[in-house]
Amino acid sequence: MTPNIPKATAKRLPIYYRYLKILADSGKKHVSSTELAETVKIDPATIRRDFSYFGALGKRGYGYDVSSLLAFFKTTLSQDKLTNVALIGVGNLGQALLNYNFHKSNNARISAAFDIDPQITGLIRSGVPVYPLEDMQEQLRLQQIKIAILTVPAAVAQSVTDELVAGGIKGILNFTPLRVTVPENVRVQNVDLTNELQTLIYFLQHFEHNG
Amino acid sequence: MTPNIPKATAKRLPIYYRYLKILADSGKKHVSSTELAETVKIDPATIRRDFSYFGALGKRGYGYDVSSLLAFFKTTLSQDKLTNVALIGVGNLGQALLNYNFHKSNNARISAAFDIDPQITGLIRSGVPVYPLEDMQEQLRLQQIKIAILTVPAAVAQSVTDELVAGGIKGILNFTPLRVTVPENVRVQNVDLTNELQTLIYFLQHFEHNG
DNA sequence: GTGAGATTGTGAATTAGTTAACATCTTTTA
DNA sequence: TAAAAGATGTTAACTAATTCACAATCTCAC
Repeated sequence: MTPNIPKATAKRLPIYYRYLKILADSGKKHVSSTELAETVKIDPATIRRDFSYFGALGKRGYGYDVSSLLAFFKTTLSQDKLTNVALIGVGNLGQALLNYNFHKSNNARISAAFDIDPQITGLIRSGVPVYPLEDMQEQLRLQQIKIAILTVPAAVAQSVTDELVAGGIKGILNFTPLRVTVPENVRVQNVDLTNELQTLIYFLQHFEHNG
Repeated sequence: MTPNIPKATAKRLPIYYRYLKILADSGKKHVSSTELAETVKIDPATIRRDFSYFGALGKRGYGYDVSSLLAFFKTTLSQDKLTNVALIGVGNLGQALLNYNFHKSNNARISAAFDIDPQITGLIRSGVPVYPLEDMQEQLRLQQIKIAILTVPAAVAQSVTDELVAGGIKGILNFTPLRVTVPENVRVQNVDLTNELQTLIYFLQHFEHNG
């Protein structure tokens, strides 16, 4: 297993991966940190340092070989195998994520969805079966799903989270505005659209020039 | 105007604001940093430091007065006035954001949407008029909109961004996977769902215990 | 081959962010 | 009124992240 990478670096890996795919598609053979820096908007020294955590991936005077770097990140980001993910709460946002189809640009897919609304449970939405919430723990275990996308109303966020944990979930992509409580070995990644918008507004008001 | 706040602090302000609203609604009169820390999952010392950038907002031995702190953040986050926002690209995700209705928990609303598809331009979707993309610059100026949510296909992300900038946009909430190029005085906040998911998968694989 | 030019990988310096620790002030209770 | 308890604001210590700057190494044109 890879050595302990700084968190900040880990968050940038998917960006590198995506851009390497684009470069590979465009037929580029090699790329320098400076060149990559311009497209991903990250300082070249930071890119070199990030890459160097994984060993010497480049060649002096030449740069990084696109296809081998791509292959490296593919395995590092587990993109060489399919990851199944559950979606909890098929409302506005949930439905949009079902359509969004991560699978296109990402080797992950929503393979099961859950909701309380009996109008939609039992149906297939955007190619994904929708189960009733009561069956959640059972299905999660059965399908061995370890990651859940949480798009339920805030009021039930914590109780559903508790069930997810009981069902063996290890990672939660939390779209609710609440900071849910989980055991230490479960990771929560918060995606809060209202927050992002407010932060943007704040920066515009208070950091007039760049930031 | 407020002094220069660390970026990390600025990103936490919306979280504080949201939780203060919840506390106020539940009738709480005052709150200590320790108590708040538990609900928002941020170290109490960090909370005190964050608040202290804005001056002495609390009282020793008592904590922070919920309603006055709430009022303070309300103005600081420009939540005391309505902010109009444009949505560019009424696809899956765009439509979901229209329904999402920021307005409920946030004094911002999407007041105009834009798309190329003649099937939907001219219509009102989820209460918001959809204009053809050709009219974008004109409408942005007319309605004095400074913030845009970008939910267009990646292929046109940069060209649409250039138009947004030409139309006077100062902040972009970018849902496309591309890192768009903008002038220095324009701020881009990237929200990349695929990234978030990949990062989560990476952390689960490589940081078995918490992180 | 050889030398000019390119570009990495990384110590060292710097900057940013977090946390500990505590003097200081406020509240409360008796 | 005095003393105990509570909780801030902030200095100082620490940890994390970024960036500089350059020796080491490679490429490629001739």
